Amino acid sequence: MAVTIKDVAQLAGVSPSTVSRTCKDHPSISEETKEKVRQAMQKLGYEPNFQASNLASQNSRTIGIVLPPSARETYENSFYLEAIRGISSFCNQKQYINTVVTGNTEEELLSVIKTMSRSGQVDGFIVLYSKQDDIVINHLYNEGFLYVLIGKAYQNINQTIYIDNDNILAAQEATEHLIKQGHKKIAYLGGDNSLMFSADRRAGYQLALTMNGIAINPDYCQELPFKKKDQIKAINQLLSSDDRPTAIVVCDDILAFTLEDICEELKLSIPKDIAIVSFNNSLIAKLATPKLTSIDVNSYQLGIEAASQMINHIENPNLMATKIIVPHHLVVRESSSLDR
Amino acid sequence: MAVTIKDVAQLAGVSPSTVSRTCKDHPSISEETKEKVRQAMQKLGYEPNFQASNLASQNSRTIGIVLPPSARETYENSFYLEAIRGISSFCNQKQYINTVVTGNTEEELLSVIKTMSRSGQVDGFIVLYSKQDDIVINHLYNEGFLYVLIGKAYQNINQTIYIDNDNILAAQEATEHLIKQGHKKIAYLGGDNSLMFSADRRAGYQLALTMNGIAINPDYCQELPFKKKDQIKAINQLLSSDDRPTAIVVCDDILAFTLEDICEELKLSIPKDIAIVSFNNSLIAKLATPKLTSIDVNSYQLGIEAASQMINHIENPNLMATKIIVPHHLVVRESSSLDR
DNA sequence: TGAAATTGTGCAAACGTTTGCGCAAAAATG
DNA sequence: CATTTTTGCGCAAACGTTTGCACAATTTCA
Repeated sequence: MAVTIKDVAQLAGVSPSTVSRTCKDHPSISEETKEKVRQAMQKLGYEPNFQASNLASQNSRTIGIVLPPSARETYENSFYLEAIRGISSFCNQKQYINTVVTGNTEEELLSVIKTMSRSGQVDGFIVLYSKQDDIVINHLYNEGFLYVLIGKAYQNINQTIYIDNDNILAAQEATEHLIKQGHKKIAYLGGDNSLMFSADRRAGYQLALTMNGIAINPDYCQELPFKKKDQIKAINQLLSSDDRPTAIVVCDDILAFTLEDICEELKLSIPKDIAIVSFNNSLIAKLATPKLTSIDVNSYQLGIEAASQMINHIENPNLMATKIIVPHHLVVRESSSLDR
Repeated sequence: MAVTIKDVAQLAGVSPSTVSRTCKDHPSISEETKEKVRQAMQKLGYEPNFQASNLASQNSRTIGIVLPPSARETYENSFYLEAIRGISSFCNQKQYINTVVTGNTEEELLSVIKTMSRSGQVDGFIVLYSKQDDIVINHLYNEGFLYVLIGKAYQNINQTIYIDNDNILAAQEATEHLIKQGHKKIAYLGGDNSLMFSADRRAGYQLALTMNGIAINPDYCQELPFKKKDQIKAINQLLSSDDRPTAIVVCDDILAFTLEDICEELKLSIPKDIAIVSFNNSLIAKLATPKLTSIDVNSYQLGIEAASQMINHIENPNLMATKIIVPHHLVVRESSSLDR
């Protein structure tokens, strides 16, 4: 049997409560006694029992991490693992634990989340996506259960805690980067616009055009379908049109990679005929030929900040909802720049 | 305050113990009573308190997931997220939770693992890698703490539980696939051989050659350095030698991708001049040009099986150590086959 | 029909903490 | 020096389960 608070108390010649208070550095224990207790703890290799401590203080010191319900493809994006690593790393430091929640459908997720919250398995959830009309997010909101979004909230914006990049600004910068290279015919390829990041990036793209006096061409602004085949078809169509764009902002490296492939097939040279800027700065951006200019969104730090906010709100329940903006930066590579 | 076992007991007109036993479907409670209790639980939306239950039954229903201590690049491999998803999914079903442990160095990992095990935060660890002389694995072994390896154990093989692919067989099949295409000059590019999977794949490669009467050329069998620059140098050297191989087995898709790049630079056509087979069947294999023939190792299922074994051993502590071999399969694509 | 075995349920003591409250002893105050 | 205040610590009751044991009620058996 592991060493308990009583063993320490006995060795130090104090009561269990004193030991407990020493652990939390409670001010009403004299430094002298604390030292005595600490030595006893050290000697016995004492570590407070997590379950007992949680039961007594009515919390779980556990954070749920919700992956988007989705097909396998999505997860190839290294964004998720990096965010998880960030969260874990912060949790490890703060003596919290975290648990990944995953499911194929929203319903599956929801049911796991319901039992987790009811049984007190977690103190809150970090949701690794933000999407309109998502039943999971809606449920958490309606129940008043603590959650943090990675991505921008789409409703109840002032009441929800979220960590995000400034995707509008990022896309704006990406677009302006292309404009500076002399491009005027710039397209945007996005994914499902009910996902907040995709919608925001589109908005930033449009903003940049407007601010630079470039008219928005609706044909240039595409919400690509989910299936890869249909994506390829749509891209092919865009690139074969008479009024072909000379530069494209793409919402994701993986998609940009596919785009590069199509360009090659169509004998369009990158960046000469088509310049590309994309998002995430994942390994794929570095491996692609030509290498992709990409906006790094600091997914690891998104995770860190999310965990930090979460723990902050767990420990101070009446804190107001905060929004955190994590910086991004443009990494210029071959796909957008002739002079490099 | 959430609904407790006492509330249910009161509503059902029984004692708390009866409710508890009903939850576990204890045989000594009559079906009649159970039904009554179940209705009460239903009505109140009761969910047993996780912390209290764990404290009373002296476990944590929590599994630690240990990521390899490493630089960022490693994690781009979708293997890890898939394994985590597998573990999570199984845990979610079984009402277990899981917590990711990550750190930049072995020491950092070790310290987190030590406090986690001492404080009873976890019942066991699933280690997502297997490496020789790893201080984390050694610590777990020496302390007699429950752990499951994903990858082959390198020592105390009969006392450790591990989940693995048959990497020897897989590499053998990969190599034989190349031999069947008429190749005789086949090279192997591996990573750090202290990582079990890399060593095994090399062994399988050599076995296939031997069994097919092909002499092993030491120059063909390379353990590539960690830094990308050095990797490129080594590969360039291999491909520029007078006695250039005509086919290569590569231990990882990412590395194979780099290899493709170098081939293109050297104007070597794939698969005509160089055929390639690699491992993991990640998105990158499908996106590469030409698409990579790759061995799918079923990382999601590796996770599932690991979690399953873990829970099995938590609940039956005197079970013997099992080894689980998860099937792989060769996915043939353009990089190895002219006739497709 | 009475004793023994079986069945179904409840009592109460754990599990290892946290924390409000009480109470000595020490320090400060007049 | 008596009184009040402060300081430092311990007592004991929670927290919500699980589970060994006791025991009444029922069934089985001789």
